Amino acid sequence: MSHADIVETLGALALFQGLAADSVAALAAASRLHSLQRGERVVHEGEPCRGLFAVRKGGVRLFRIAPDGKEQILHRVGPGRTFAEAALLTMSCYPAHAEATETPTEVLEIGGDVFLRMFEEDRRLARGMVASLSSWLHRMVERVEELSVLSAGARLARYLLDLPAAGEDGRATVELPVPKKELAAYLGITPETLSRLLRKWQDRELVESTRRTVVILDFDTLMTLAED
Amino acid sequence: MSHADIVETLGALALFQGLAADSVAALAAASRLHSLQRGERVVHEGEPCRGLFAVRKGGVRLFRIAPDGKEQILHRVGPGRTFAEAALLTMSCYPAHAEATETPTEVLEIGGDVFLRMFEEDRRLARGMVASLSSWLHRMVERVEELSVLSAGARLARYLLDLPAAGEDGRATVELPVPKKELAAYLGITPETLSRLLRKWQDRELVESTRRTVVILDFDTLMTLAED
DNA sequence: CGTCATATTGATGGGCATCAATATATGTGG
DNA sequence: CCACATATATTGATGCCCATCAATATGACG
Repeated sequence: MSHADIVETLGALALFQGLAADSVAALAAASRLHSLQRGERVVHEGEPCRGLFAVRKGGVRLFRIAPDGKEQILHRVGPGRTFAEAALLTMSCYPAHAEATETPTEVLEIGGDVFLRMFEEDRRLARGMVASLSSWLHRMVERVEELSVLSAGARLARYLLDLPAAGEDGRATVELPVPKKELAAYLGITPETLSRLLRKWQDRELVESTRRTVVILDFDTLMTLAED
Repeated sequence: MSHADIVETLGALALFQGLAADSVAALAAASRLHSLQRGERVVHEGEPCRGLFAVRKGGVRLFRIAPDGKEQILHRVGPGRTFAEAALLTMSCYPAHAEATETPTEVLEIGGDVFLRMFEEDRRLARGMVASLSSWLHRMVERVEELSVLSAGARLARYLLDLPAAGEDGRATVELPVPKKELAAYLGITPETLSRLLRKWQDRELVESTRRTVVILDFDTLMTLAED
């Protein structure tokens, strides 16, 4: 993977919009590419911050582990998105675990020292940071609401409806980006509950579910379910 | 309330640390003080952003209302803290409701136009924004974890242990900042469940609960409960 | 002192987790 | 290419946590 490739990847990130070309080049020079397999860790919670990360390919899930061992997924980060920006600037340690959800996954690690220096010097970067953090904040607010107020079924329905769908005339096919086990963790439910929900909906002819795809048959009813 | 008072209030905010005196004065000139009673709204969800807010006295709760009418409290904002910074910069509308939790509550509204202009000009403000947003993000991440992974009892125990306590030799007295009804909403449980939990713990001689205060008798057991 | 919000307590039920067993994919080496 | 091992997914039985509905008690405040 060439320097030019890295420059291109970085330049496409929302975080670095408006940055001068040589600034991006400087960041690229301070970046390292990690190739990961599903399950490999990017960072561990509590680890000292070395830099921030941008996903190039595959996906990364951010999660925490509760005292009793259960893990809660905070978010899944896809290609073209960054994470750990906030930790780098205001904390000394990463606040959550991060690991690849697919094979292969490619992650760019952007050196914290260069980034921090540039943050001081370039106003554009400050703008990008604010935009990026706001976006994260907004997503977390959504999650708080979902997890506390909505039922398991409503959360699943929302999730399915938010997924990019293919197909027409009332038969939208959505591809699950992760195995169902992991989807359940993201939704804050057990795999069993997820399975039962899909089965129940299939019996009511709202959806058709196979291993990795879900076909939405009855859009309207599903939208009702999404509202609890 | 004098201009000097407003300047002093603004200068003490984390968001404006490091700002030049005349910048703070300019912000103060663009600020208006609202005096509110418990239950009065500061902003409504979906309303166009006019400015950001700083709490001077009392408290404000930020919350959303689910399709079925239930409300989830995102956070309670106390004196010396700001809210709606993120909305102002990156969105056109407020993403949640805000209302006073106490009588009297005093809130400073800082004009969005002046703030935005200053954000462009003053690097210090960008720094403050990033710090502030990071702090919000971190709190929301904590909430996601708590709401999804922890039981009602664990959430309550955590909350009590995090509260500033007075008193010695194994008898820590904590003052509830809000009525129990509201505390329950914040914890994502019903008032009935809250009441039952406290009663059960009182029977086990872990705490003593009165209207607005809780005395923690058995610190260790409570910490165990806080871990589910 | 009466009125209203807040708080407690009880009875009941449902949603979802847990435990356990089986089925179906996925991948590996012979 | 198939048999085996492992991870993922389904399905059932059971139970608990917590919400809901309902009634009463208690405090706050004019």
